[in-house]
Amino acid sequence: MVKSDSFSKLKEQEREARRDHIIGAAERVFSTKTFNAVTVRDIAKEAGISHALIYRYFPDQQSLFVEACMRRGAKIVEFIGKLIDDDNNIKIEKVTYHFIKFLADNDQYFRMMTHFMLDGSLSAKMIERLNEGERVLLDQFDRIFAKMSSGKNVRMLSHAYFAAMNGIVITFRNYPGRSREEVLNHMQALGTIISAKFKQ
Amino acid sequence: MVKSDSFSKLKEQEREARRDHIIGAAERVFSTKTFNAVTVRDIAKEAGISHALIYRYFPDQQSLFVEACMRRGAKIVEFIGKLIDDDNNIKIEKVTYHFIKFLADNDQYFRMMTHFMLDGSLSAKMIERLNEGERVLLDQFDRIFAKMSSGKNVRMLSHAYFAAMNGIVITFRNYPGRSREEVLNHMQALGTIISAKFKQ
DNA sequence: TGTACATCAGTGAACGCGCGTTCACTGATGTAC
DNA sequence: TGTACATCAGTGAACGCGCGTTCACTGATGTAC
Repeated sequence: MVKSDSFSKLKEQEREARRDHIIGAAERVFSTKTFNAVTVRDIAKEAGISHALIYRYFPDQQSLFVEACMRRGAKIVEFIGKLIDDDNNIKIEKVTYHFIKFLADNDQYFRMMTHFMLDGSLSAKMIERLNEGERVLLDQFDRIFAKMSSGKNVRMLSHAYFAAMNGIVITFRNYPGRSREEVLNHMQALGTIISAKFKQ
Repeated sequence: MVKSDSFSKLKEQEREARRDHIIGAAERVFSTKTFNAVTVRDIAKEAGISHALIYRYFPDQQSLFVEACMRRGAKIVEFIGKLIDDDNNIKIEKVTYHFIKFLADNDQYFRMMTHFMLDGSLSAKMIERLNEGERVLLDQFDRIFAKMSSGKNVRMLSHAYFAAMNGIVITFRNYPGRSREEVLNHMQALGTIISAKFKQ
């Protein structure tokens, strides 16, 4: 009984590891292609498996895509969380700088997120999952604004700030005729303007 | 000679009118479906023509899509331009309110624009066309910031403001569990916060 | 230890579909003489 | 006015492709006796 339990638990872990492996492959593929250009076959190839196998781990394509998006999202929350943990007197400019840098460096996550934000065909369950992810990120921003503005509606400030950051990266990531570095600099300059305004 | 000239000009006009008719149909279809779900056949059906005919007026699907996007873009520029013309002492809150309202009411334009912003597969010529459209919109915002902030880098303010507005609409248009009206109210509340910050 | 059976990860081939695009054709209208 | 021809908007059918997903199957491993 005990033996068979731990055995089946081990098997469950192995299955989970394989699932993770597929999600990792998906993340890598998304970093090289537009969201709509990514196919189940691409991901299977990257993972080194038959594309049929993916359907033994995920009910359909959409579930896998959302999963991959969530995993990147968890990373950004962790990253911002640590940033605030490490510096008790952190300035909003610093958070802005790192947030924009993270989004620019993880362009695939950003594109996935935006795609889901715009896509009306997402199942209610998936939308709820993504929104839960958004909420924990907003919680991190709340920590900053709670320190800065006393008593004000902190959550609304987080919403406005988050929206502004998203807008900067979306609007200017395809600035034509500029190098990757120039684009990033421009985004950072806009980030500085916005954070200065959020400071007063 | 003169006769044949005016005749061929007339024919050219007719052709242009038919082209317009197709673009109009495209706009209508985009207002009912996600960008990626729109097909050439959908648009042809809406326009009441065979889908093969579309290729007599546009070299390919992408050109038609960009054209439809541009046309909506021109409308928003005209709208904002008039707003500023009509009120010599216009406040940024008022512009913000109408801009957000316009974007929310013309959701299809917004989704198209965002799609193109994120899409890497667009031809250089098309990117340039879209960017020219963006520039004339930014020119309108410049008019406001030129009055408000003396001597500052007006264009950068327009960029930051434009990005923030885009971000608000993108980030919260799919707020789950909220009605269309509630979503719009939330966007307007965030718009108010942002414009207040741009005022000082 | 050996044997018959169950389980399940994994696969290649195929299905069915809808897409963008092209093609061969029609039919109306204008032109030349 | 009549006739032969050119032009061109418009069409239905078809092509070719790649996609998500399913299916029948294999082969390795574990289990029962």
